[in-house]
Amino acid sequence: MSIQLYNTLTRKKEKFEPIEPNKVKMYVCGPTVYNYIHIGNARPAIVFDTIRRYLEFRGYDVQYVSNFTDVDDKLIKAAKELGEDVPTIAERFIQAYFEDVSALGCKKADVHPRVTESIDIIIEFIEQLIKKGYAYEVNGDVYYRTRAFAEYGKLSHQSIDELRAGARIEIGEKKQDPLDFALWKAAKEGEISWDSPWGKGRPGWHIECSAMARKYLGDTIDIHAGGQDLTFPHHENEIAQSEALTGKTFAKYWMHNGYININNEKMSKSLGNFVLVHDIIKQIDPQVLRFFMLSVHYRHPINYSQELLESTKNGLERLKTSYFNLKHRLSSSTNLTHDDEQWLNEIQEYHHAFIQEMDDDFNTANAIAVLFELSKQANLYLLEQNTSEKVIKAFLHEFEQLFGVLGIVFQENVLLDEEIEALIQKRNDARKNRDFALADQIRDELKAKNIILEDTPQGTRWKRG
RNA sequence: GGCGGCAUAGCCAAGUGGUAAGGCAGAGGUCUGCAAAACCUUUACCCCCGGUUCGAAUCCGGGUGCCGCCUCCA
Repeated sequence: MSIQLYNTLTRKKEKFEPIEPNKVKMYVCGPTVYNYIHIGNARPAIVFDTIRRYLEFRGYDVQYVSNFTDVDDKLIKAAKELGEDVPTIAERFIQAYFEDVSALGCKKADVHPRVTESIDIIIEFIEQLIKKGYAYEVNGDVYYRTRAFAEYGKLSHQSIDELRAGARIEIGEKKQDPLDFALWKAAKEGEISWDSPWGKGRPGWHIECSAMARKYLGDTIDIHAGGQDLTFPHHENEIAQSEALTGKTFAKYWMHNGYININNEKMSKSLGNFVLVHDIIKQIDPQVLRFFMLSVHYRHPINYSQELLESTKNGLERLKTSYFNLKHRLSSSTNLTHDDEQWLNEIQEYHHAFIQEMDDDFNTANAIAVLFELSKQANLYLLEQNTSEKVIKAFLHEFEQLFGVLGIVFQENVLLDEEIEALIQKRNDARKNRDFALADQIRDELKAKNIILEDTPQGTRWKRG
């Protein structure tokens, strides 16, 4: 059994074989930090974090690098508007990014390189491209000579001629060809800049990823990932830069996630119809948002709405309840073993089914379906009069492990609140005396405080609503 | 104009040749003092028209509708 993944480069699912056995070098294009991230930015963070977790689960040692674009046109514009300098804004939104994606259950990358800390390697990269004839300088700008790279268009599957037909030609353009793109931009008056052999300026957008990926992961990486819209021109240009320089394959597998739509329209900062993670996680559990994103295959578009989030929340709630019901049952379980084997085997089957689905191009939608089935089995097991500690623990372990791969962690209830326990005791006494009026009153009181009671044959348990 | 994607139940969503996973919502039932949770039952002419095949949601051709990239964008 092996992992199959869809490679944008070949437009096929391929067997995943890393360059070095058991090692995966992964680079994911990160955000431009001029604002809080919106849920569209959150999708690649969540999707590729999950893929990383799964690869680790399957025994790979994953080196995960994700950059910050902390200087570019949008940042310069934002700085002007806010009356602050670029590094201040960048720093603020880098911190906000970490807060947001961490709430969404994403692990930190091994390295989060920043453009402004990589200027030297970028300049060196450009110099070599000029030396090799792939780039040229015009009045302090440096451009990549697209025609010089024979394979240009191989990722987006476009021929140079077709691309040229659609390329924008601006007045006053200094490029030799409309498809050429900037590697280095000369600074305008007052702009943030660095010294270079071509005068003061700053890097173009595409060169940073080529330079940083190479520095931290080497000439050839296993997986290069990002949003679908980065395929062209960003990733196409990265390939042109990197492969022109090294003569080697830049990335073996290219993965792209689909968009998030709102009312069937693409969400983007430029359209102004975006939902910020920063805002939305104040209203909903960030884990619900994560689960929502994973309930659809990563290459397909997702239509976002409050209603869908609500329905996702209910589904996740069901799984969570199942998990905590198992936990609750642990104390009343025994060492009874008469049909343990059967249940343990059952659990193993779901374990393997999960792997099978994830192996198939990280089909999280199907993997989640498996988890719902696992949960149903757990619920059925809990219907038994006597439960075995061994089986309950096996269920719990499986829940923790597989949900962990998806980055979903079920939070423990806050430590037993004495007050709540006392009220529950009082209510149970009332019930014993068949004083149901009092019992219901106590339950209602607790409910008003967002504490929900469940009477089970093994006693009353409670949870926060 | 070039390249690509999507169309499956009220809603969301898997499924790429053998007669439709899963979830949400709804209905009925079991359990419960009543609940909650859970369990059981229940809901699909797979956009349309042709074709290939013993057999198609799945392959081919032709429509229709929606969306994306080709320009900063996850």
